[in-house]
Amino acid sequence: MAEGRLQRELNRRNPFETPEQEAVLNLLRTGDLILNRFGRLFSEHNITDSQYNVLKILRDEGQPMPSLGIAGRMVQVVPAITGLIDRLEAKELVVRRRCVQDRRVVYVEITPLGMKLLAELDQPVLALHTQMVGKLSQPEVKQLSRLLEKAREVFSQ
Amino acid sequence: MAEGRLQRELNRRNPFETPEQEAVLNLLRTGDLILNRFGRLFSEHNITDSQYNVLKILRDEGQPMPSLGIAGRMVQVVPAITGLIDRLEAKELVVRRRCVQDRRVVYVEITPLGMKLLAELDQPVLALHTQMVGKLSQPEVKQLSRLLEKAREVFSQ
DNA sequence: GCCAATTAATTGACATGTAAAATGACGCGC
DNA sequence: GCGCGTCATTTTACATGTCAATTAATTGGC
Repeated sequence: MAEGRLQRELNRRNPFETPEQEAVLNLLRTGDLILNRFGRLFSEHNITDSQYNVLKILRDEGQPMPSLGIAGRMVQVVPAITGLIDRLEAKELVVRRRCVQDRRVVYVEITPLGMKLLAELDQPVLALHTQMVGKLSQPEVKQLSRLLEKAREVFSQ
Repeated sequence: MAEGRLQRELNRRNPFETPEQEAVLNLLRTGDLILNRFGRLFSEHNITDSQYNVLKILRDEGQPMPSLGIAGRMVQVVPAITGLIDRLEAKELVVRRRCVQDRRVVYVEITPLGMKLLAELDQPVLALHTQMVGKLSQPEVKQLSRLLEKAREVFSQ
């Protein structure tokens, strides 16, 4: 039996039991490598992936957002948002403001400094996205998206 | 312009800038959802993904392994291994043994209890792998692996 | 209007992941 | 046979992610 690449990469002794397993592990492994790369890029600017995501969401929204609104657009769970915003606030990339109508709500707003940081990152981030799938042709990139979206349908049932 | 699925899922206001970006975000998002599912399965057995991976590696190897050997087969960085093994040892799923020839080396060995836990998980894990790509046909599953492996070539240069 | 259920956010307890530095052992070269 | 660089592992310091429980504020039903 021919040895797959992932098998070799991880020095696995035994071949994968099924093509499904191989695909899933390939997916996780690739995602991990990509996240790692982005992590390195962001750390050069003293932020993390999650922090970048929060800033990006705020810029996309174009106006202050409540914490839960931000959490809703991220993959993660609510409690993590608090500390994330704490650290962004400490770096003066966002500010918190209590809502007057509903004092339970905290609005988070991106600062000019935050916008400046995002602007600096726009080009490198886009370039990295492109590089990460640079070995694939345009049709292959679209095919990859298609397959991933189709696979993800199991989660929406 | 037609709205993509990922865009809708995350309530994004703006479409993706490029197909490359869309593919990368699709990849990360899908990986995250899958990891989440596995996390839930493992937590029912009181272990985590990483802990499961360590046990799996030890069983694959078939004999005690040094810590660095384990770290080498995982995606992660060395320092994390220590705590991971600490917790597995506390649950009596592995034992540590100092090498007599080279006292710098710590061998980690899976216990019968660890093997038993793995055996219990084999079927559910395989089933979950299959389920995660259950929306894809067999050829699509293989195509997905192929695309991911090809994309990952940028990392080996 | 008043109390219970709900909602927004935060906190606390853990498990991980990353980087950088420290510890303890080995082993080669002179 | 000693010292210095290297190696395996651990420690420390931080940022995250998960869950469960708490606080504060609102709202709906009666």
